[in-house]
Amino acid sequence: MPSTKNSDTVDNRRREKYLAIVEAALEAFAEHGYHDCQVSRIARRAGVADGTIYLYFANKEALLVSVFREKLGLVTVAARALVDSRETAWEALEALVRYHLDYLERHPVLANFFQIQTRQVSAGIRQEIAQPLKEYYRLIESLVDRGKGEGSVAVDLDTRAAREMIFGTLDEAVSCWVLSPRVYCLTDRAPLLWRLLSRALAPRVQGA
Amino acid sequence: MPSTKNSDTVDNRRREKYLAIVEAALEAFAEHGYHDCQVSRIARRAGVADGTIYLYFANKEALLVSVFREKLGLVTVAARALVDSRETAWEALEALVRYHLDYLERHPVLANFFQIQTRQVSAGIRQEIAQPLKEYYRLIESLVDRGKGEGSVAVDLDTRAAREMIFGTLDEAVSCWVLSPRVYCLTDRAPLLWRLLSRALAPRVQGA
Amino acid sequence: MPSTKNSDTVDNRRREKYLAIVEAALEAFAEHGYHDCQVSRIARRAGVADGTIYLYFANKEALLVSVFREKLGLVTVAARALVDSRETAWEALEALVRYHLDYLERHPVLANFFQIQTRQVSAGIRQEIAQPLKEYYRLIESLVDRGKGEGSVAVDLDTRAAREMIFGTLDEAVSCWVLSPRVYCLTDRAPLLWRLLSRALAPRVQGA
Amino acid sequence: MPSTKNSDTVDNRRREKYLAIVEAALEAFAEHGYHDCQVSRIARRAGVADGTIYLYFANKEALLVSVFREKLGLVTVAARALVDSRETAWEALEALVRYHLDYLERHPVLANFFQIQTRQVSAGIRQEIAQPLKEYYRLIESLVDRGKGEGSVAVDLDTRAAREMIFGTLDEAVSCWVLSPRVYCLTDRAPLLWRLLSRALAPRVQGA
DNA sequence: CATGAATGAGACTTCATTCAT
DNA sequence: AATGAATGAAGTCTCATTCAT
Repeated sequence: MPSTKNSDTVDNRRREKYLAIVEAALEAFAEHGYHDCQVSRIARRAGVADGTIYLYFANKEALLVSVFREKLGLVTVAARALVDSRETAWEALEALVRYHLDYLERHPVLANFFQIQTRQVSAGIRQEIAQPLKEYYRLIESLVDRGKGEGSVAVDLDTRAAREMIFGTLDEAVSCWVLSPRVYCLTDRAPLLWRLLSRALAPRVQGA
Repeated sequence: MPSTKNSDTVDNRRREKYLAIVEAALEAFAEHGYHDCQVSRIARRAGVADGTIYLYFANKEALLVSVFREKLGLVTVAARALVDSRETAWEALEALVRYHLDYLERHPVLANFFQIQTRQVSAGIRQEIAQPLKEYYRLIESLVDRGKGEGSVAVDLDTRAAREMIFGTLDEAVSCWVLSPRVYCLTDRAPLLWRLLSRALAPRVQGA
Repeated sequence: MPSTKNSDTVDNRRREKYLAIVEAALEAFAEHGYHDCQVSRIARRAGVADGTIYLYFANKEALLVSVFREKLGLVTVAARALVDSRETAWEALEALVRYHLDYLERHPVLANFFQIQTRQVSAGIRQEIAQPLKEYYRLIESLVDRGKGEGSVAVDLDTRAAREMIFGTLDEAVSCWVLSPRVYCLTDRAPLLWRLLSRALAPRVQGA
Repeated sequence: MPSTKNSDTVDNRRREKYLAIVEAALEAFAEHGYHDCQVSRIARRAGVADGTIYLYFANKEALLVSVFREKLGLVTVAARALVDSRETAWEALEALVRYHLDYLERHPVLANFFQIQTRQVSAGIRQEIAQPLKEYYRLIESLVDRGKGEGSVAVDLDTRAAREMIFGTLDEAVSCWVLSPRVYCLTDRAPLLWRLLSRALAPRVQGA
């Protein structure tokens, strides 16, 4: 199948360049901020011409959305793998909380991108960005539901509210860290936060 | 002291125009988005000339910050009054959660401004915006601490983590509502969310 | 009436700057060609900032249309005055033919603009440009009709066809001159062309 | 002579592709306008790669010139054949006028191309386009001269002026038709126009 | 010969900000 | 103090053209 191989090669090359641009954009956005980062800067960093960007993305906003989707996609996949590696939903939830904080602390560029740059776009694009986020939302909600089934989460809690609490708490913790001088360790906060979240979720003991 | 009276009049007039601009900016930002809202549009809506804006604000970003400070200031003051009207920190916390959601649902323009427009500025300005927010943070943290003293909040919880959870949860709930088609009632979610938050904060019964 | 005078002054100033831009655009278009003439070049020539152009014209094409309308407007007005100064339609027609060629020879920049630049725009704009041209068309047709009434133009000729002949002949003559090295005198051609046109229009003598 | 045959085949193939591109360009130019028609669109319509265009034409403008030359060449050849099929120059002229209008009405794409697109290029290219047009000019002028010899055209008329009148009139008539909503029939105008042109050209009867 | 992905110069236009009135 | 006409820097995106395959 030479033609197939050929086509694969082309596709691979295309994918490679696509990813190079995504990577360059992520770094450039995080470094200068979405609005203060010219497309030509991204192009230079990616080692391509300005016009090449537009062979892969409709416009600058679409590029931002792609970066978001690609990067959050990786996080979601990793999170799912992590979740699958745990016996119980409860353990998985705890692991997820730690992973969320740990991952973003280890990838400060990504943390900056998620917490700051991503919110700089027009309302219309915000909607589009919300789409891939829903995957992550679903993952959390499925864990909450599984926890209910396994008896580790109180059944009379609203699943969506629980997700809003879990994600909102993590997001706020990361945002504060990103906007702070970042002198403290974000991962260290995982137990403190999990302490609160677990208490909120766990069923009250016996006659309580 | 005619001069003083005169000066007061001047100050009042100045304050009035200042507030007119702030109000116009809030509405214009919410309507078009920060970046798609020209200064001249704000000026027209406020009934002043473009240049007049710059007699009251250093630049467009400073105007945004002022809107944020003014509006959040009102919320904080109201929240503080609300808090003072309750006997216990616990009741105050519950009231605050309800108030936060209720207020923003009743002021959708403000909700949009807080959740969307406010995040569209460069990282540097985000820092400045964080400043008035700290007042609100402190209010929450003081309630948590008071709750600990009153025995309604578990003493072994990290106060800052608790604040991150409370504020993060509310913020996420409002954000989801703002970005959604807003077909559901935000205030209705208050009991569901308070249920979770209260469980997280309350001390475990007896030997738990 | 100080306010009126004031307002007049403002309007006059505006009109002056408007005309300065129109003049600069005419020359710049003629010199470099519509597509090879940057807006900034026009601005510099008019002694204003780039952005100022856009306070007076919606965009570059609208500017071209305005130049066309202004300049053709002058020609039409002058032509009308010329026509009114003649006793008969026949004399007026002859004068018009001479004036058309003479005027454009004396204003080569305008000739270039009319014959070359004006046709470089998109079809949509071509339609808009055709509008002011219709005034000139009407002037010619009214003369033909008057000539019929006065007995100097054969009544059985189609007025519109006559106009197409008269204008088409002049336009072609000017176009050839503009595109040529312009070594010959355009005005000299007036009698030769009028000879033909007049024969076409005049009623056949007696029993012919 | 296999090599010759081979070479012919190659030449034929080359000519075929050349013509395919010319045809595609004509249609694409007429459909979108010269400036709004990308080379890649022509390539796609011709079924070749973008780069292939440049194996046949130096650049986009050269392609336009080629389309003009090819298409006008056909018209000129047909016009010449038409002329040769008539007994007298007078009949030939009348036939030419009718043919000019009739042909362009039957080929609206070509009419649009000749009257609109062709004029959208820079002055330099306009000169080049004028070249093949001269063939057509010469044809008209030769007919006028022949008419003089045959006694059907007044000998004291300027031949070039006569050509400017004939071509200018036809060109204007076609231009008006192309720019109009084209609700009327162009061929119908032939007799009206010929009526005028013939009167201009014919010698005055007897003692007139 | 043919391809088409990549190039990169360059143009229009916007809009926050200024300053003469 | 207020005005608003003018400024001009700067950025996204297009598209004719090239050249490695």
